[in-house]
Amino acid sequence: MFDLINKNVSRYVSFTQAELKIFNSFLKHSHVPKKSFLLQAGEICHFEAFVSKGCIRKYYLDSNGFEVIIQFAIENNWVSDIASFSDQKPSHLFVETLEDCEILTLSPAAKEELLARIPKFERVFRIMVQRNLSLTQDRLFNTISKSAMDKYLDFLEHYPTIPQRVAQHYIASYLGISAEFLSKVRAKLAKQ
Amino acid sequence: MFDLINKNVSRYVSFTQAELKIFNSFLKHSHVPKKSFLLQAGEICHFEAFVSKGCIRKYYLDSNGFEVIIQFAIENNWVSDIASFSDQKPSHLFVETLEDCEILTLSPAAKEELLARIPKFERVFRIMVQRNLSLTQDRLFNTISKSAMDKYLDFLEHYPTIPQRVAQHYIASYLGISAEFLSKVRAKLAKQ
DNA sequence: TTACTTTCTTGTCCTAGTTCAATGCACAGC
DNA sequence: GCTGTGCATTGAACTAGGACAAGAAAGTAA
Repeated sequence: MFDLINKNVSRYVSFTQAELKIFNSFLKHSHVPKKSFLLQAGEICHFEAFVSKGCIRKYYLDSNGFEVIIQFAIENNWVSDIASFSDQKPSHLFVETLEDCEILTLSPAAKEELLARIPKFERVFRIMVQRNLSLTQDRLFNTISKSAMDKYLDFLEHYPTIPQRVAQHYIASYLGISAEFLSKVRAKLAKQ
Repeated sequence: MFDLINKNVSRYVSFTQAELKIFNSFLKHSHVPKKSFLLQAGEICHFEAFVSKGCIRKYYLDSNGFEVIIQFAIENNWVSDIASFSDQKPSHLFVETLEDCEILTLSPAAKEELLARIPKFERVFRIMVQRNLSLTQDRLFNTISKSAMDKYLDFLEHYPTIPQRVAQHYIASYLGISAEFLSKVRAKLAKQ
C-alpha cells in the first residue's frame, strides 16, 4: 500500500525504513469513487493527496462557467490546492476524481508534525514544488506560443496514457482550446 | 544593504540576528547594468537572485524567435531558473536586466551550505516556491480564459508600477498578446 | 541641432480558433 | 429490446487577435 509513495518521496532524499514507517503513519488511506469532489471552490483544502490508483482532475471555473483544467493527477502524482492548504483559506479550485481512486492524504496538522519529526521532508516537498513550478512555467510558455496542433502533439508525447483514460473534451480544456476544435485537429492528424 | 532581503525571508519563518548574519554572508552582491544577461538559453543557471533595486525580465524564445516573458522581477522579488539551478543542467530561459540593478545572489554551493547550516531556510524556500507555483497556476488560468482586455486590466491591478517602468511590448509579451493588439486595447480603454 | 533607434499607434487584411447547431455513436439503466 | 445521456464529429458563420506596413512619437547620442 505504501510502496509507491515511499518510492516517490525517496527520489531526491533517502530515508531509513524507520523514517518511512513514521511517514506512512501520518497518511490516511481512502477509496474515492468516480465523479466525487475532493475539493470545491469556496471550501478550504484540507489535504495533499497522493494518487495510488485512478485519475483526478483539478480545474478552475471562470466567470462564464467555463472549466479550465490545470492538472491531471494519475498514479504516482500529488494533487492539492497548495495556496488554500498552506494558508487554510478558501480555494478557487475544484478537484474531482475521473475514475475510482485510491489516495493517501496528508492533513495540514499531519504535515506539520511530519516536518517537525523528520525535517528532511521539508526538502522533499520543496523539491517537488520546484519541479511542479518549472513544469507549470513550461506549460504557460507552450500555451502562449504554440498552435493547437502543436499543443496536442506535445500533450500526446508527455502524457501518452491519459488520452486513453479521459474524455477528449477534458484534454481540450487542459490545452486551452475548445472541444470541437480539438476534434478538428485530430481529424486533420488522422488524414495525414 | 541586507535589510530588504532579511525582511523578505523573515515573512514566514523568524530568524535571529545571528542567523541572518550567516545568511547574508552567503550572498554575493552585484551591480548589473541595464540590458545585461544574467542567463541565456543553453547556459547553466548558477544563481538564485534577489532584486534589491531595478527590474529584470525572464523569458523564453520560441522556435520562431518570438519572446514570451514569464516574469518581471522588481525590488523584493527573486528570479532564477529553478530547474536549471537545482539540477545544474542547461536552461531554456533568458534572464535580462531592463534597468540598472542591484542584486544579491546565492550560488548552488552557497545555498546547500546555507541549508545545512540553518535548516529553517529549507522551509523559507519551500514556501516561496509554493506561492510562486500558486501564482503561476492562476496566471495559466487567466491566460487561457480571459480576453486580452481583461488580462491587461488584471495586470494593471496586480502590477501597477510596472507599466511605468518597462516598454509596452514587454507587457504584451507577458500577457501573451501582440504588441499591436495591446496598443489597440489601450486605445479602446482610453476612449471610454 | 540632427540623426538614429526604439517604441507606439493605426489601418487593412487575414486566419486560427470559437460558437452554435445538427448528427451520429456508444454506453448504461431499465 | 428501447431510451436517455454524455461524447465526438462535422459544417457554416463569426470574431478575437495576429501579421504586415507605414507613420508618428519619443528617447539617445553626437
